[in-house]
Amino acid sequence: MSNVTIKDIAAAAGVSHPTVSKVLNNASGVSEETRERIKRIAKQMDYVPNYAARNLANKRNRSLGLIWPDVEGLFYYHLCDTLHKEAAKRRIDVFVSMSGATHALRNFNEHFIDYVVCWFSPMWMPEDDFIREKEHFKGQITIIGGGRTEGANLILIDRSEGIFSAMQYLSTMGHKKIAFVGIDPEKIKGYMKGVLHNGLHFTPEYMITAPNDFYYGTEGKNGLAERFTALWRGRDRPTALILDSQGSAFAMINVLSSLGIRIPDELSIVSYDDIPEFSVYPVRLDTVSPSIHELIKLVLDDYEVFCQHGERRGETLKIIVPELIVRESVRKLDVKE
Amino acid sequence: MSNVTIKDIAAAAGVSHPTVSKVLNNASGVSEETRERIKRIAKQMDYVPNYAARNLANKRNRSLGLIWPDVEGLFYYHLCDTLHKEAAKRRIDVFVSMSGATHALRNFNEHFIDYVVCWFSPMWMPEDDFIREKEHFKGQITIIGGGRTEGANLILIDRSEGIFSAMQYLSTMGHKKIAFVGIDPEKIKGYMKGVLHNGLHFTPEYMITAPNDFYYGTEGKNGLAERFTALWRGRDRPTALILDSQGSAFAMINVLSSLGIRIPDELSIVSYDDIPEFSVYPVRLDTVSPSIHELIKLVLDDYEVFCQHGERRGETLKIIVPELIVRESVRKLDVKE
DNA sequence: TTGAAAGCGCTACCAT
DNA sequence: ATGGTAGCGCTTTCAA
Repeated sequence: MSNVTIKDIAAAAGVSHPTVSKVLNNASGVSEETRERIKRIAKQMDYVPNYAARNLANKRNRSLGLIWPDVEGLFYYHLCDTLHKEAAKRRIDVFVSMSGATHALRNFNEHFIDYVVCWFSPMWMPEDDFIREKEHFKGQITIIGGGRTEGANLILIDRSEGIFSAMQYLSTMGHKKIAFVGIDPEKIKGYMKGVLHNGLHFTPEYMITAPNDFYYGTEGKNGLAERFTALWRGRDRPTALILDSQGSAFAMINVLSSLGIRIPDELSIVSYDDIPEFSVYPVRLDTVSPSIHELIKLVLDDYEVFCQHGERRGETLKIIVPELIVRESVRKLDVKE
Repeated sequence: MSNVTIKDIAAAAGVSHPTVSKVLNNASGVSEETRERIKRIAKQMDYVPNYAARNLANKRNRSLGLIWPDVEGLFYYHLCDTLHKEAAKRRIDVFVSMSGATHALRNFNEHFIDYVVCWFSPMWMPEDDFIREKEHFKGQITIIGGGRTEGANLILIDRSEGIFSAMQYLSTMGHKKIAFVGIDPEKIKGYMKGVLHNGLHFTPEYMITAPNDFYYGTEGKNGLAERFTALWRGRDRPTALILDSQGSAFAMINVLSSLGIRIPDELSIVSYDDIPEFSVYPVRLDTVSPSIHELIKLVLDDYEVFCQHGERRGETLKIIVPELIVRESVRKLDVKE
């Protein structure tokens, strides 16, 4: 059966329902003895709190909503998965919505979720409806990834610096001819900085800026294959490759395998965004990536802060620098090479 | 600003709040004139209903929860994505939980989600806690995939028949030596039925029953590679391959590419579970798969039925037979081959 | 057609 | 330490 209320418990325990409420909320003002008794009875009766009532009476309920970004990819999947697991440890409920930012926020709003996390790129501009929805939302919003809107807390990612550190690493390993596959302007910036800073060889062909859809789109994919093949067959064959995302990584690995290129013997690779798949499939890829655990810890810690202080702050929680993870897709070049 | 209540609207319209309530719920008993006026004012004041209050007073809220299955894989991702999009068209809110069935159900319960969809294999047994949670849940539960529990509606999938139809197709295309990679007993049954029914060649080596973790687990993956390589180098080289899941497909495509096997020239392939990735990566795979759109439509239609009738029914909504999708990974064999 | 009143389950405030 | 009471915003019933 359901529908056990605090009044039922109160009756069973021979106390009043406010007393039960206090016990269930760990509030002070109840003797240790009755406290224990009430707790026992509540458990016995399999009491489940009614969030609607609790909410009507203005209480938080330790819940967090995640707005799934409008990007395909395993990185978010793992982010999401980790968030669920870590949040569970802290007894925070989490819900995911893939309905688009505005719609998702509205849903969360209606269902009493009190903290919302989303992932937006720096290019993101909130639509008017989103702003309107945000006015109604009484909880906290935290944006990861560079997007911003008034009142939201921010977790920024220095992608440029991340790619730059990958370039430094490759340079340290003796690579002078490094190509880049991707489209993110920040990452391109990090790549160029690496080229300049280390005085590396560079030709325009080294920057393969494939269109955004080359992960699934066949045309883009072919364009990628053709461009890379031309580069590989040309005089300026690179010894290393930076892949700016999981999408480019999957696409390129196919291209490389169809060309029969061995990694890292013939070509070294560093990819952006670390996902478990990269550590087994098909070579153990070196990556540079924001740490999912760090990201999640930041969010969850901020959730607690929010629960303590309650009001919106609109501050930058941290600027995360993607970390290099060395595995076995980069080879050290001999001096003479 | 927030916090516009029906009382505010009532005041502004010079009526009582129950009248406003009726209008907002499209209930009868209000003159057309005041109805229009109230609607206008509500919109003007940017009224947002308070679900907590509405819920306390026992009302549904057109929301649906999806329990993410305890399986990695893109198929569920696309299922989930499609569900969001289709549900949005019908103005149903959807939330996803990846916290495990019991925990997820509890969360949905607390947040007044009134219909829950989950995906469980026939082997699934509800834990006691799940049953307990189910008692509390006043909405409808629908299980896809073969799992069952009292009161839940069921959408079954005849995987065996699906694989069998793949076998029929391959047989029609002239294949007599067909191997199988996977572990699902139902699918193995479909495979064996196909072998027997068509009098195909068979040796135990044709059934590569790799352990469940061979998608990500390195050991399993190697085992798979070794077993398949042995088969390929042996006297009984198959001309076609059935892959029983996305996991085996990804793993095998790697193995095949490292062996330099061309598809479909040297080997034809049919895989189970259709996902967009299969249509481009790296060859356009033929698949046999339950239709995501059919699945979603069944669920959403049943949601409406539930909203009409309200009580739990515990019936089987449909037995879905996976459909064959022909692309270009199967070659027609000459008679002499 | 309309509105007054009760009540959903809970928390907060203020007496006791 | 305890409990009576009010009230959160809404729907529902019933009387006017």
